[in-house]
Formats: sequence, structure tokens, C-alpha cells
Amino acid sequence: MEDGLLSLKWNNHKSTFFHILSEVRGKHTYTDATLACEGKFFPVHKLVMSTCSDYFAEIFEKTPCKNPVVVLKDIKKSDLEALLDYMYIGEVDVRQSELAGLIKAAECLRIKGLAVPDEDPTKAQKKGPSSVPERREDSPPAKRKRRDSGGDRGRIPSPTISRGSSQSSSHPPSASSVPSQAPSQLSSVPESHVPSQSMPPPPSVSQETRHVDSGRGRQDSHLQQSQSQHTSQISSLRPSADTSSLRSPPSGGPESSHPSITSPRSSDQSILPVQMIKVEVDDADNSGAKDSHGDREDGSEMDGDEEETSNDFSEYQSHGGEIEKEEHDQMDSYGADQIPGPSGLQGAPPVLSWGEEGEAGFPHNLFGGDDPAAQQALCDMPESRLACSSQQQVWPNLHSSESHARSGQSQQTFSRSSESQMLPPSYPRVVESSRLQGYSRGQEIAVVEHFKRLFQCPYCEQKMTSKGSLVRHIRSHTGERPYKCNYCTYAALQKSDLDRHTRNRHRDQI
DNA sequence: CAGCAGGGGGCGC
DNA sequence: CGCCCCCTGCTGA
Repeated sequence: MEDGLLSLKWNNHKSTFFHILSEVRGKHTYTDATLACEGKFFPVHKLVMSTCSDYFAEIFEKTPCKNPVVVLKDIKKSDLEALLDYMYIGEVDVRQSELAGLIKAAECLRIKGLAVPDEDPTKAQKKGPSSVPERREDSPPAKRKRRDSGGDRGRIPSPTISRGSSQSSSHPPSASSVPSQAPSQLSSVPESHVPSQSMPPPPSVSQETRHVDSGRGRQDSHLQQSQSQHTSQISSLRPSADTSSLRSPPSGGPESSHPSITSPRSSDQSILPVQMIKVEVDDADNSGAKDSHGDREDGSEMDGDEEETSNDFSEYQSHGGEIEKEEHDQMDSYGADQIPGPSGLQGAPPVLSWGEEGEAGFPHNLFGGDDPAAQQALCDMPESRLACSSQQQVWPNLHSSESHARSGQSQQTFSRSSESQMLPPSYPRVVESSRLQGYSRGQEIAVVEHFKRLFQCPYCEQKMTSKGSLVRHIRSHTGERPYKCNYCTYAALQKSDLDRHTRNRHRDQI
């Protein structure tokens, strides 16, 4: 600097960014991803999500989609909203009674500072937002560390966890290997259990752990640091919450607290192949969670009331709640075999990913992939998106996708067209298009990608299963009606339609 | 009844 | 293998 090097410092840089971030969030400007939770859409920014969660970082990293929709299952909308506040604002007020649930959700999503040690980026370069892959590894390890330190002892060794950790680091995110979704999640979200092992213990746990660690012999300074930070964060999160409350969830100690935690099944599968990502998060109290869901379901309406920024699907999803449950059921019902990857976990993993075939390609996100318009729509308020989707493109998609799923996909279990139809339009659509293998109904799944090659319509977000279909579809946009009736002014987009028309209307004249 | 999309079959490269 | 055509089925008005 002294050599003529000037340091230009923007004093208000942080505050400016913070302010802009708030604005951007409020206006949904530049949103490039959407979180779907309990039927609501939460337009978010990948940058923010990735910054605050390694989990999201992984998802986005592995998801080429421009506007991926990540469905968060088993996470309460209220919790998600709180977490979003936490991520965007850096703090959030929560009721003590809600803290446990919130922490669980945070763990499932690996929210830094809440569930994952929040290291100072400047200290740990790895964690730079951009270096997702690394991060991915980092974060899980961090959890592990914590866990290991505190939780291992006494806890049932969860293969998953250990595996995940080792693997995550060892194995590349290659899609083929079923990239990891969130290792932690997987483990963490056993269907009916608490986030478990791989997941970082709830804050309370972490605290305990921390203490223990320090007591025992400290582990990495990192760990401690992170933990300490973590703790602090928590406190900030809810100052009033006393440690006891925090601990209460895990009460027994990290491990003990989550008896179910050890889901043997959890395994790396959590790693997502990338194509579709389904995030299922079960609350620790499964029953509780489910109940809550149930409540919610009833209250899908409730969503509408509460949500602020979220998009409201309530209209579409009168069955939202049910759907979710159904998903669970389905998941369970589906043999693990059917569902590649995590799904195999059956119930356990919060995150499900399918990826097998799909890897090849689909880059487009559900909503619009490449279509700028579509993207805009996405970027816009959720409502806009809905509107966009409702433009008939969505529905058709739904339909088509559904059938597609049924037919193309091994129809594993997809026989329930009717049911799927019941699902909220946008929801199902998303899911289906992504081609949930095992998911027939689940529709809540976040589909990030398609497993089958699809042809994106340049005029809308719709994707067709064949080029021919696309050409035909495009006619609907261009107004081209090549098949004209010889007896009247009718013109059809498809010859079969003209034939049908002629048959029906001009039988006599034929 | 019309619009629309998926799938299958036939054909040509 | 890709394209085209046709049939089929679903959905909404």
C-alpha cells in the first residue's frame, strides 16, 4: 500500500449490502431458486442459501438448473421462514417452544451458525461460497466432528454418518455416484426420526458437545471455534432460550437424544445424483412432526395466512398436507430398490435423490429453464410464477409429465394419475417433471432435474418428451394450424384433430 | 368438442 | 437413430 497502493474502503459496504439484500429479498428480485415448503414457495437467492448452508450449496452446485425448486419436506413453513430470516438478516426471533423445531430444521438444512459451525470465511478459505464442493465436505465433517466429539460415545455408530463423512470427502460429487445431497440430511432426516447423527446435533447438543470437548481435550481449535460461534449464534437466535430448553430436544446427549438417529440405512446415498433433489426432513419428533403436518395440512389454509413472502399454493393444494403425508407413505411403500439412492433409505433420509438415468441431462429447471420469460417469471414473485405456470403450460405439463412418468419411467409406482392430479398443479408438476421415480404422488418433491431428456419450448417453460412433440407444441404458440378443414374454417394443430373434427362435424359431407 | 401431449410404428438415412 | 405420422388418452370449455 505504501508503494502508491491505495486502499479504498467502502465504509458502508456491509450495511449497504445488508440493506440491498433485505430489499432484494423483500421484492424477490434476482431470486434464482425457490424453496417449496408446505405448499408455499419461497423465492430465494442461491447465493444467500449457499452462503448460509452447505447443504443448499451442494444442491445448487449439483443442480444446473437456473431456477431450481427445492421442496423441503417435513420442515414447517414457519421454521423455514424463520430460517430465511436468519439467513438473510442474521438473526431471528423465535419462541422458545419453537426453538427445538427450528433447530432441527436448521440441522436438516445445515444452516451455518445454527446447525453447522459457522466458520469465518476469511479464516477458512474452503468455505468460500464459491467452493461448494469443498464446502460440502467441510460442512459434513464439521458436523461429524461435533458429533464425534460429543456424540459418538454412547451413540450408536451410524454407518451412515461415518460413511457419509468419509465418503463425502473421498468421493467426488460425480453424479454417477449419486452425488450427495446432503449427507447430513440423509442421516438426519430419517423419516420418523430426529435429524440424527449425521446431522449436527441440535444447538443444545452442540453446546454440550462443546463443553465436553473442551473438557476432555479439545479437539480442533476449529471445531471449538466454530462451536463457540455456533453457540453464540444460537444465543443470538434466541437469547431468551436457556440452555436447558435447547438441550431439551436432545436431552440425553446428542446421541441419546436421538434414539432413532442411527439409521443404518442412511448412507451416502444421500448424495444426490443431482438430478432431482428431494428434501425430506423429518422433525425429530416424528410423530409430532407428522402431527404437525397434519395440522398443517388442515391448515394449508393456515399457510396462506401466515406466509409473508412465500407464495401461496394453498389454492392449488387443497391437499397439500395430505400430499406430504402421502409422500411419506409412498416413500415407504416404494421399495428401496425402486428408488435409487437415498430413496433406498426409505424413510430415513431426509434428502432423497434420484439420479440414475437422469444425469444426462436436463438442465432446465422446472420452471423454465432456459426460457428467459420463464425465468423472469420465476424471479418474480411467486405469484407470478404461479400465474406463469397456470398459463396452461403448467398444467399440461403436469399432465404430460405425469404420463411421462408413468410411462417412461418404469412406472414404478406411478399409477395414480388421478391422485397426482389432485395435487397442486404447480407442485406436482414440478415433481413429476423431475420424474420422480418412486414418487408417485409425492409431488412435493423438489425436482431439480429431469431424468429423461426433454425438449424445452422456447416460448414457455414447458418441456416435451420428444422433438416432434415440441414442434407440435410450438404451433400452439405460433398459431400455426396446418390442418385445415375442407368443409369449414376449422383448422387444427394436429392432423388427428382435423380428422376427428371432420368425422364428427362433417360426417355427412365426407 | 377441441386442444394437447405421449407413445408406437413405419420409413429413411 | 431420427423423423414423421397416427393413434390414444386426458383435460377443459
